[in-house]
Amino acid sequence: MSTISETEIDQLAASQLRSIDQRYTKNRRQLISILSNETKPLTINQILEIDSGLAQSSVYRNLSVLEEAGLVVRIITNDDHAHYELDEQILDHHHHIICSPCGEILDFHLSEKIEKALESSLKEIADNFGFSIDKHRLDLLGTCGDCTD
Amino acid sequence: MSTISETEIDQLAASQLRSIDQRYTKNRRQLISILSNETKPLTINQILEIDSGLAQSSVYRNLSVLEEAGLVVRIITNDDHAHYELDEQILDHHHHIICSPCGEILDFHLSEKIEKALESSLKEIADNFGFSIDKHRLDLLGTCGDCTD
DNA sequence: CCTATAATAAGAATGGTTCTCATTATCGCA
DNA sequence: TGCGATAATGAGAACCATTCTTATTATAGG
Repeated sequence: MSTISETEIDQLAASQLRSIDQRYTKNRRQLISILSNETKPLTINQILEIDSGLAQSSVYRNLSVLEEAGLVVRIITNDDHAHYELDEQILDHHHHIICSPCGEILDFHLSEKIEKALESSLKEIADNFGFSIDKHRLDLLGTCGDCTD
Repeated sequence: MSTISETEIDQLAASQLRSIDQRYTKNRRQLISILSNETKPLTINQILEIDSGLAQSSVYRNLSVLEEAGLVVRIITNDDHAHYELDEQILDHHHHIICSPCGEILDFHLSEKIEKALESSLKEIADNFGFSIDKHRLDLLGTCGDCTD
C-alpha cells in the first residue's frame, strides 16, 4: 500500500519506463498493481499465486525491467527466494524486519530523528572510504510471533 | 584481522563446535585461520584462491557447519556469490559497505553513540512487531573508488 | 492498416550451492 | 598402542532459482 495514488504511480511508471526505452505494457501494469496493493515485499511465487495468468519467465524479466527503471527493488536475504517491492520513491524510505525461520519480510520506519542522524553518519563514512553512496539498507533479523509458537 | 588472538579464536572455535557435536578438524582450522587474516568478507572462490588445496564441496560444507556453530557469518548481497567472515563475537560488531559494480565488501563501524541509539530504537520496533530479535545489519550500497574511474 | 520493432511465454540452459557416497581420518576405549 | 564406531572428506552428481533462447504475438508510428 503506497502513499501516492494508483494514477500517480502509473504516470511515474510510464515516464520512467519511457526514459529507458521500455513500454508500460499490460503485464508490467499488472505487476505494479499487485505490488502497490501489498504492504510487504513479495516473492515471484507469491506474485504467481496472486495472478496465475502470468508467465513465470515474464514476471522475472519484467521485474528486472521495472528494477532498471527504478520502479521496483529486489530484496535479497538469506532466504532462497528474492522478494520484490515498489521503490522508495513510491513507498517512502523504510527498512525491513525479516523472520529467519519463515522468510517473511515486513516493512518498518525509523523515527525521523534517528534516520537523519544515521544518514549523516553514513555519508561521512562513505566519504572516508572513497565511496559514492547509492543508498543504505537496515534489516532486523529475528523470529516472528507465528514462528515462535 | 580480529581483535582477539588466534589462540583465543581456536579455543572459542573448539568449544562452540563441541557444543553442537562437531569436531574442530584441520580443514575447519584452516578456514578459521584464513578468515581471521582478512579484514573483509571472502567468497568461496577467494578462499579457494588462497588455499587451492581445499575441496570446494568441503569448503561449502564446513563454512555451513561453522555458521551453525556461530563462528562464521554468511553475507548475501545482490552479488552472485555469498561472502563469509568471522562472527561478531570474534570481529566486533560492525557493518558493511558494498560496491555494487564489483561486489567487494568492506567492514565499517558506526560511532558508539549512533549504534546505541539505533539499537534501542530497533528493540522497541521489534517489540511492536512481536518479533524476537536476533541481530540487525546495516549495509551501505554504492560504488567504490576503483569502479568510479 | 502496414511494417518494424518490442514484448511475451514455454522450455532449455546456466551456475552457485547442496547432496551422495565411497574413502579416509578421528575419537573413545580397552 | 591398537580397534571399532562414527564423523569428516572430496569428487562428482543433483538441485533449483534465475536467466536465456526463440518462435509467436502485441504495439507504436507512419
